[in-house]
Amino acid sequence: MSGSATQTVYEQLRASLLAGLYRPEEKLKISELGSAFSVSTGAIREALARLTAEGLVTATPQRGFRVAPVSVADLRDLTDMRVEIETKCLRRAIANGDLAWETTVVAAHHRLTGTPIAAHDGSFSPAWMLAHADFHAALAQACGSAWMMRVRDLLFAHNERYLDLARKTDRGNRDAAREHRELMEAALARDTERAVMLMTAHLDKTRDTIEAALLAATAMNEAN
Amino acid sequence: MSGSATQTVYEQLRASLLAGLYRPEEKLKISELGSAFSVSTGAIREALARLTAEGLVTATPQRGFRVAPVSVADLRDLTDMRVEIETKCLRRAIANGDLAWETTVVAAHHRLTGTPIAAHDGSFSPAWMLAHADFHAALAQACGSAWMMRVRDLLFAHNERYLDLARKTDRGNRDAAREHRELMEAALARDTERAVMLMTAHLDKTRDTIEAALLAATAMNEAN
DNA sequence: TGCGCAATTAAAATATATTTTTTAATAAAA
DNA sequence: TTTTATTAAAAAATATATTTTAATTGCGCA
Repeated sequence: MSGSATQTVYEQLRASLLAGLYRPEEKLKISELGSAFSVSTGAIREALARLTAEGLVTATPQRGFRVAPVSVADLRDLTDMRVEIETKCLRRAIANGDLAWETTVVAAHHRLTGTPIAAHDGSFSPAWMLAHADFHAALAQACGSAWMMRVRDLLFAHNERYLDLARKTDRGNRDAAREHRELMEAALARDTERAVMLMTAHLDKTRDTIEAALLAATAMNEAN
Repeated sequence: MSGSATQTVYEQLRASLLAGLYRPEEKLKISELGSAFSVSTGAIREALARLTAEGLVTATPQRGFRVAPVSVADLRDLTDMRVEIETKCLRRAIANGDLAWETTVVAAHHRLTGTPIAAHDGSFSPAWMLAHADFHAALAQACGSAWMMRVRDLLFAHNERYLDLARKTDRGNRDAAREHRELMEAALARDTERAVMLMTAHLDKTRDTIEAALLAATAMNEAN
């Protein structure tokens, strides 16, 4: 498919990172990854270099690569920024969006609705994560700014890394489906202020849920 | 100096890119760069991979790397985004900034004032570019958000690439020094609205100047 | 028994070599 | 003259080998 090996490694590694397959601050050994993906170390290094620039992994000279750390402080900061950007995108999308935009939003929402949220092990299913990402991207798309989308995508990706952590404590006591539906309805009704309000609430609620999970996990680690 | 060769190459290549040493869309040949820096191709590829993630170069599988293209549309989009982020940073910096912040701003401004703007060949002098970048960074620093600074830095870097293009048509008919001084004064006086206004005007003016230069360059190319 | 130091191991960083793919150049056919 | 094959050159991608650096272990000694 995607011709080059380094490209494939990059994509797969990124997906694994976002899916929380590796723990934060875990060491990413070049040769281990090399044999796991059965490619040369050069390809791995190249993929890790790109992920470093994205902030998903950290590089320390002479000491290799690690999964980027997570923290409550970072999550809060990230969410603040996300609220700023996502609402700005949303405002502009509602102002600019045409029928094609409405159509992709409706389609993405329908797919999201029809995708089971949980995998067998209790985490988010990869299919749902993808549908969820596509839905939010579809909403923002019509903002008409490549840079805004670029920044939005970066922030969204980082948030996905936190999302898995939330699943454990978020046992159905949150009606995410309803939030998404209301968000879509407000956007399609061109009710800008309501849509912005719902988006802000959605992101803040996500942050709170994740934060609770993070603190619980920290407390558990300290108990050991 | 900075331990690893790949790190050095990355930094130098990035600086050259921002200084406009390579033309947009110019091919970046791995082995050429390798011999130029006298390092292995692996180090070059790694540096280029990071720059790709930053958007300063583009990578096409099986076909190598190129300097990222420039366009009027991108410049406008970039500036819009920059106005959003820079003013947001500025507002928060003015609200949060303490004496230490004021001090670094004053220091950065003094250095900027004392640095000759032009190099012998008429382009911006590297020292001025650095002082200029530091001044704007100093202003924003006290915003207290790592993510906001991260995005700001990314956008600023991309703008630097355009800046060189402007120099040719910007023969002293712009009083950048005054703009910077007024900006600093408003910030230190905690006059938020005036500072935001000045920042917006500063960035918009920069865009207009660059845009004129870009269009002139395009017209010249078409004549050939 | 605890501590510092040398020897060993592991892993990262770098260089070189090989393979594969693309680009270009040239020649043959319409 | 234009188009299409064929081939040669260049460059990218990948793999392997070497060097350098950091971490670990075991040993002597206080």
